[in-house]
This record gives sequence, structure tokens and C-alpha cells, in this order.
Amino acid sequence: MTTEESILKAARKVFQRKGLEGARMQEIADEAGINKALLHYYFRSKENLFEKIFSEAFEKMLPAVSGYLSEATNLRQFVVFFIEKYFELISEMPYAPQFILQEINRNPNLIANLTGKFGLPVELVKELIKREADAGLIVPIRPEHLMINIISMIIFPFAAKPIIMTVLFKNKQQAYDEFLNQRQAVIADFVLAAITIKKCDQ
Amino acid sequence: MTTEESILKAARKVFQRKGLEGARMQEIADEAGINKALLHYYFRSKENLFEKIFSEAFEKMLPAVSGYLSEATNLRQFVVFFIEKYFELISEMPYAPQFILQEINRNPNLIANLTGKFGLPVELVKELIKREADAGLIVPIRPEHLMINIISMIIFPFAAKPIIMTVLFKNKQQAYDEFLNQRQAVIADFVLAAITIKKCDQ
DNA sequence: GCGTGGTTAAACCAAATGGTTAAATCACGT
DNA sequence: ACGTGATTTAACCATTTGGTTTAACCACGC
Repeated sequence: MTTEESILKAARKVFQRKGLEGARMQEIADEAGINKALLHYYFRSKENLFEKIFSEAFEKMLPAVSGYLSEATNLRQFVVFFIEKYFELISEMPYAPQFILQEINRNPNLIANLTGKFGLPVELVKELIKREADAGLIVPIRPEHLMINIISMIIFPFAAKPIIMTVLFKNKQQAYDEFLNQRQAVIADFVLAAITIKKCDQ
Repeated sequence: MTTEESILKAARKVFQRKGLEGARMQEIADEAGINKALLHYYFRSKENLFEKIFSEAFEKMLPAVSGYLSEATNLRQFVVFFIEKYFELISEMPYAPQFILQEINRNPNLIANLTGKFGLPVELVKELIKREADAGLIVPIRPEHLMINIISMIIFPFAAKPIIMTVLFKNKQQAYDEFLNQRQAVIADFVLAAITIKKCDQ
């Protein structure tokens, strides 16, 4: 691992836990196993480094999903595939959502710089919903609600990990990890059950 | 409104948007329409003021719900009532969840001071689920997953407001507010549809 | 009128922090 | 051996920021 990589790794960790204002350059240097001078030798300023970490996280979290989804031919397929992909994504960067939300909350301008570059496949979902609702296969639901429902159920337990672990699992790390692992399947079942109209062909 | 109240109101606003480290005492004073000297005259230190705002938010968000829920006699009732109450709560303090999550993420010790004072009605839900699943009324589901699913779908759209408003609603405040208003009913329908087993008595 | 407590203004202090600098060292290929 | 870029050390600077202090002011009830 090059020095630059270890700096970025350290910056990711510190920024994502503490936020821009809470992070200390010294802490990032320590975490990277180098000193402050070298840190500035690589990345001139805190803002500079932060901007790299933030946009990296932002770009990874949003558009990654929408890309390979156009293939879905029915809603069930879409839902299962979407949940699978998004779960993979967030498992790799569990702190990113909380980090992004906090920083945008603190400085809404951050969103302006990145707007337009991304999107959710609302149009596709809208079409799938319309077609299958007309065919009596699923309950009609606004695509925005469906998407947000799914994303909420995936992201929130990662963002709220410390609280949930305390309130629901007596701080047992293992019990919580097991809980998280179950969720991909649980959410898929939950969503499909919620939107599917069951046939009564008895 | 007394000076103390206006300080607390200002502190709530600034702390919840910027976090402990991002907040400036001067900004809180300005927001309250007073000067820094008076701010310290009322609340000796930043930590002191922050602690008040944080534990206030924390205590309001968690246990408020679990109290008046023991009355529920069936799961449907519980779900509807829980969603209604939690929605009321969060509508009054939409920034609280994001704030709490961020601060706990930054300093996990914050959770230790408050542990044990609260809880979610998992036992009650577990009983209701068991009874009605045995009776073939609902799909069996771990109570923890059900609770987290519901809470996720309620909280997340508030926490992610700026992003969702941009990605899904072209920054139209009105469209987003309308979306949020729909969610109480949408979530209730969604959850009930997900857990209910429909009778085929044709 | 007078004291008391809320309030302001402005200057001030000490600590923390982002950032710089200078000199020395180290590792490496040439 | 030499040079170059990476790295360290340590001191240093300027700014920000939480917090204090002092004096004056104001409104109020007694």
C-alpha cells in the first residue's frame, strides 16, 4: 500500500466517523502512520482531502445502483436485484450513508456541486409498476415510495448501528452482525409480500 | 419567550445542523439574538449546553413511543398506532435522528450515559407475532426486523431530505412535503400488506 | 433613589488547530 | 558517489474559538 493510499484510507476512517469539523489532521496522520508535514506534502489542505473523500463516497453510493438495472423485465426481478446490489455496496462502505447525510446537512452546498450526475431508476420502476398493477399482479404504489422504502430499510440499520445494537441486542456485536446478514433476504421477502397480490386459485 | 428558552431553541437549531464540533457559540448567540457573554452567563460551557440539547433529543426520540403501546391487542392495531405516534414525534423534530446518529457515531460514549433508560416494545411485538402467526393470520417475522423496518421507513426520508429532494423531486420543496405527508398512510399499508396473510374465501 | 439581576460591548486570554518552514535523514536508482 | 524524492523532526505562525473579565447600561421592584 502506497503512502497516498494509506492516507486516503485513514482520512476515510476519520472523516466518516468524525465529520469534517470533528476530524483532526493530526489524527489522520497518526492513523496513516505518518506525520502532519507529510500529510500536507501529499494533500495540500484539509478541505482538499475532505473533498476527495466526500465526493468519492457520494459517487460510489448513488449512481452505482442505477446502472445495471435497465435489464429487469419485471418488478419482482428488479426488487430482488436492486436489494442485492445495494446491500453489497453498503456492506463495503457501511459508514458512508451517515457520513454523506451529515455533511450535506451541515453544508447543503455540497450537494450542488454534484447534482445532475446521478439518479434513481424511477422511470423504469414506474413503468413496471403501471404494467403489473394494470395486470392485477401487484398493488399500485408510487415508485418514489417503493424506492425510498427499500433504500430506507437497507441503509438505516447501518447508520443506526450503535443505537440498535444497544437497544435491541445488549451490545452483542455478534448478534447484530447476524441480524444484518439476515436483512437482505428479510427485506426482499417483506417488499415482495407488500406489493404482490396473491392469487386465490383454490 | 424567556432568554433561556430562546437560547435553547437556537442551540437546538445550530447543534442539530452542524453537530457539536461544527457548531459555534457565536452562531448560537447570534441565532438567539444575544451576545456571547450572556450565553455563557446562562450556560457555563459549550459541553454543558450540548449535553442538554443532546439528551433532550435522545430522550424524546426513544422512549416516548414504547410507553403508550401496551394497550394494543393485535398486531394490526399496534402497527398502525406505532406508525402514527412515531410519525407525529418525528414531524415535530425532523432533525433529531440524524443529529443523534451523528453524535453517537462521533463519540460512542454518549450512548453509555443514557443506556438502560429506554427500550422498544420487542417483547409485546414478539407475543403478538407469535399468536397471530400460529393462527395463520400473518407471516412470521422476527420482531426486531419488523420494528426496524418500520422505524427505517419513517426516519430515513427525514434524515435524507436534502438528497431525496434533489434526486427525486428536482429540489421542489412542495413536492417533497407532499411526499412526506403521504408516507404515514403508505407505510402503514405497506407494512400491513407485507405481514398479512390474505384469506381466500371465494 | 437605590439595589439587583439581566444585558451589552469590547477587550482580552489561552488553547487548539490548520498550515508552513527548514534542516536533516533515508531509500533508491543512476 | 551523487542526486532526487520521500520522510521525519521540531519549531514556528496565524487564526479560530471557547471562555473570561470589566465596566457600563437598563429595567424593575422596593
